[in-house]
Amino acid sequence: MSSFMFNPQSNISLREKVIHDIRSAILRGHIKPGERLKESDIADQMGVSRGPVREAIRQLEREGLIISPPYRETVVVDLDADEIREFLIPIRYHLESTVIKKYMHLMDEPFFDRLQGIVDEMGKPLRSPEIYPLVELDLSFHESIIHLAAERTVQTMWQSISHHIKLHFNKNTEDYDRENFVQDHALLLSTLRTKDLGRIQQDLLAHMNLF
Amino acid sequence: MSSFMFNPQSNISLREKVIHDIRSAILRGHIKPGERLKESDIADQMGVSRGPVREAIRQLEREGLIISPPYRETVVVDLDADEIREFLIPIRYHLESTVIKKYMHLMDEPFFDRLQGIVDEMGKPLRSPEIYPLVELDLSFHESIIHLAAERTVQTMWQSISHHIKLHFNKNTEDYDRENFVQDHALLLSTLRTKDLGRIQQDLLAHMNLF
DNA sequence: TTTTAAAATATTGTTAACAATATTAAAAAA
DNA sequence: TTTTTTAATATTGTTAACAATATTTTAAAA
Repeated sequence: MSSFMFNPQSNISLREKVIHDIRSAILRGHIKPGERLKESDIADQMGVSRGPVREAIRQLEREGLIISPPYRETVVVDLDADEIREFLIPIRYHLESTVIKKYMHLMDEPFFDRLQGIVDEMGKPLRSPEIYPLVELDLSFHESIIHLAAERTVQTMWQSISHHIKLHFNKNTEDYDRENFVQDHALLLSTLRTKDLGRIQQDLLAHMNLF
Repeated sequence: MSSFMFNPQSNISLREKVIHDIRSAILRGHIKPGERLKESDIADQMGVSRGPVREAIRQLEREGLIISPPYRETVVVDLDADEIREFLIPIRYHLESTVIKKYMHLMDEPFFDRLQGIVDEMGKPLRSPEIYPLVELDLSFHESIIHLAAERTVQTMWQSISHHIKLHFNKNTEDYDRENFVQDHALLLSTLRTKDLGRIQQDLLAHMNLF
């Protein structure tokens, strides 16, 4: 008998699906920055009660994706592009770079294969008018690296950052290099394979337009 | 008539008070890492229903202070001290340092007076056996600096980080330099007054044991 | 005695009704 | 007409009952 095992089905609660769907709608731009989120409408559309929706709102609020003052309407945040470039991208670089440095030894062939798989995927939807799937693939590439770290703090940090980055790129499409994004990641992958920290950091800085 | 105006009373909802009280209990160590949070008990003790408590839990979950899997018990996180030192403190330095660099020009006398006020406060409870009030003062000193930045992203980031740092110091008291913490901040303040970025960064690195 | 299965209990998830606050519309006053 | 006040409406906040899941206890089987 093979040693294959199924992963246990994680017990997903309603609120988690609600969180996912609202966040996805925000990141896809279906609900635009500044637009309102009425919890009764969301609940009705989803066919659930307001309870889980409210819990989802609380989590997304803390995530920084929505603003929800007491007794006031809930709106999607309008992130300033400069904030992201000045503060968030550098922190993102710092986090990813630190993970790479510490967990370089965990980068084995299966790991590189996974990254290669994502790069392969990147080629497919290239002619899509939507930028959303590209950004998702992009961030999943980098998330694979982040996942080398077992530290809970790192993952919590990454989640906060990555959602904001996604929102940013999906809004500020001019910041996003659609043309070269496949070969950019292919290049990054090949540099990762060298395990030359200096070169990796250099490529990563360039990749994030930090020079 | 004087131009004095009262600040509007912010409309605090029940859940916000609940969030504050639970978080405070965690940071003070009244509820220890690994300990369970039973929402019905909390609700009963606070004399409210479970609704606001659940919303508070969702927000604290996203904050990384508690872990709450579906249908499973909610527990306080047990942060690994090394994670904080390796990942969080450097990010904290990066954030504060960037804010100082960008908003140095906003540091005026009233600002320095405010910091001096906090340093003065620090002298008072020095003989208290609890470390909690010291950590609060410490972080409020640095928060004053962070508040120079208007960027929402910066504040969101800071909140995530600062709560974790507080939890860390309140737990790992050996990491906390009780003896020199007044003069450490007094020194930092005097260096800030020079507005010499290089020196400030140097002092800040030392202050955070990053050398 | 140990292991397994079933029942009982405890806890979290969800819902729908009710309460409090804010917003809008209408009426009154200037 | 414009401003202010008041009433009506809409929306968020809170609650308590009910449903679903997990844990513990008990009983049965090995």
